[in-house]
Amino acid sequence: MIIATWNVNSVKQRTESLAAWLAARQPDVVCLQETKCVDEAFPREAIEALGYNVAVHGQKTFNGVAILSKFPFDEVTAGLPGDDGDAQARFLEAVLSTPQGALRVASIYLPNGNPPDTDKYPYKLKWMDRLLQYSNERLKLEEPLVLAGDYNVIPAPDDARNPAAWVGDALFLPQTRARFRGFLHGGLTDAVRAVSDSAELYTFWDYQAGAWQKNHGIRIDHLLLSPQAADRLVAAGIDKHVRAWEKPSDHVPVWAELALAA
DNA sequence: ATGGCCAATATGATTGGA
Repeated sequence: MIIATWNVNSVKQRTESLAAWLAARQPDVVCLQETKCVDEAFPREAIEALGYNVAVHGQKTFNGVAILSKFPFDEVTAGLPGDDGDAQARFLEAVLSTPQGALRVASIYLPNGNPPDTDKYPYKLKWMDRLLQYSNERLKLEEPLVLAGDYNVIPAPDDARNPAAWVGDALFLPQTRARFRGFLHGGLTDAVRAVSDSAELYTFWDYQAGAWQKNHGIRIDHLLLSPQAADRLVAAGIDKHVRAWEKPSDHVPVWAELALAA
């Protein structure tokens, strides 16, 4: 079965591309970020018509996450634990019933954090601390778990075409990368890095300054797998070609194939 | 990556993104 993540940068602007990509990639589960609409405005019918169950956690204008699944939802929970005052729609967790048992999935839109000298950066770091807490709790369950989304983290210099340009950026600061390593130290596996050491594996190219044409990309969208999911990892990849489509998102889909269901 | 964009908003200017 294939599980994917894609920051669509407005699901209303991307509905056509999303349908075309779903038809081609045939994922079983998809985590979406930056849907940028309230739940009532989500193109639910168009997605359901393609054979997916739909769970959404949106808000007006900004943020917004969703999970699409060919498997039924057993549980759906919105919001990352650890701060009841956090109203930003950045986290949605679901438990899915697959033919091989339960699969727990979270769609994650981690805060950008720029500029770092504002309160946006402490919010990002605190959010990462909350996510680590959540991850460590869930890992105790020893079940297949996939935390997929836009982490807004460049894990290592090889994950940027020009790492020098990102020094001092909230996506690449040492404190940011240290927290990302914390997820891995806790027992999660970065699916794409588990199957390839290649440089130039990017998931985001800015709309500005000809970044796509010059391949000035960064790798910031990740699927992190629990040991029980990583043991079943068959393949992983980045659908880079989608960035060349008409009216693209600035992010492309990232996917992993798990030997979990026929 | 910093000459160049894109999306949402009571919209024709501002904010956020990364």
